Amino acid sequence: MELMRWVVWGQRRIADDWIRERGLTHEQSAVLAYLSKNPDAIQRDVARATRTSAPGVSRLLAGLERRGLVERRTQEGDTRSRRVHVTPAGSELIQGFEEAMDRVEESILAPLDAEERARLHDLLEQLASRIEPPSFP
Amino acid sequence: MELMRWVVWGQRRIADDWIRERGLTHEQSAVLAYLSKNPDAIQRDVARATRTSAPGVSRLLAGLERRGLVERRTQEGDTRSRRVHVTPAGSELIQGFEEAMDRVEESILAPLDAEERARLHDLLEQLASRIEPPSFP
DNA sequence: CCTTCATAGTTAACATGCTAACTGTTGCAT
DNA sequence: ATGCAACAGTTAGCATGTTAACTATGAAGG
Repeated sequence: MELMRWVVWGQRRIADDWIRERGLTHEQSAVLAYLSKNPDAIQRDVARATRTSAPGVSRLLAGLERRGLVERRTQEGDTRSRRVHVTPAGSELIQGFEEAMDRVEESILAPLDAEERARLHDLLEQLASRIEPPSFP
Repeated sequence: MELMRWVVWGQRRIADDWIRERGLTHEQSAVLAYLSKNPDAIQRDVARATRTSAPGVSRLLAGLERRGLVERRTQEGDTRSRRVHVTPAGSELIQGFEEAMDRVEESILAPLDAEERARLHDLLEQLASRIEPPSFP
């Protein structure tokens, strides 16, 4: 497990290159990317997707909104929830994120050939399948 | 990689049971355990071992010292560094940490037999061996 | 209609990770 | 000896993860 933490830590370090260049953090870029792929998400969806808490999402989005990267609008039907939209500026900033992260992953997995990667994926799948998803109270 | 993050996250969740019962955090318990095994460590050593920054260690140890779990003493020869000692209270509190973490790891790895665990370890080793350790400026 | 519960979001408080800037020492080279 | 680089810690500031407590709205029951 220590090895796994080490690899995850290393991946984070490498991904920093792309992320910090844009004045973002890992969490901000992950949320922006998620919102780009899920345009009509409400904040609760973001919390679920990122496995974080509602207050964390609220604060993070407040920061992104201050920088004009997202907009939050309370919708007609249910004024409890707020739909989050990525602004053009935010969309432009997060452009290429997926591809950059794919390159990071590729650089991490470089020592393994296709067969080994499949084997690793299979083993991790067995472990991950027994991890319970976060229970949202 | 997302699978790996998922598994690491799940391990953290499970370890919470043991750690929170003692009023500690993951970081505090990890540092206490490290100091128990390395009684003459200076703060820089802790930073290296935990792959965190010097300011983070300084602040964390200040908190542990406030609670009487560790003591920091500037030593004779070199007054720049401070040797950190775990107090009896801290030692008592962290008692059984390694075994508890072993049980957590076992619960995570439960789906795999010995051969599969060895294979997973081998694959992760190949990835981890290419991760550069943090460069301490 | 009104009470009650569930949902969505926020604010506050604490611990952490990070960088930048700072203080104090040590050691080496000139 | 002196001056400068390297080293160990600290403080400050920002962003994040977490829990607890709060507001506000919607839904369901009597």
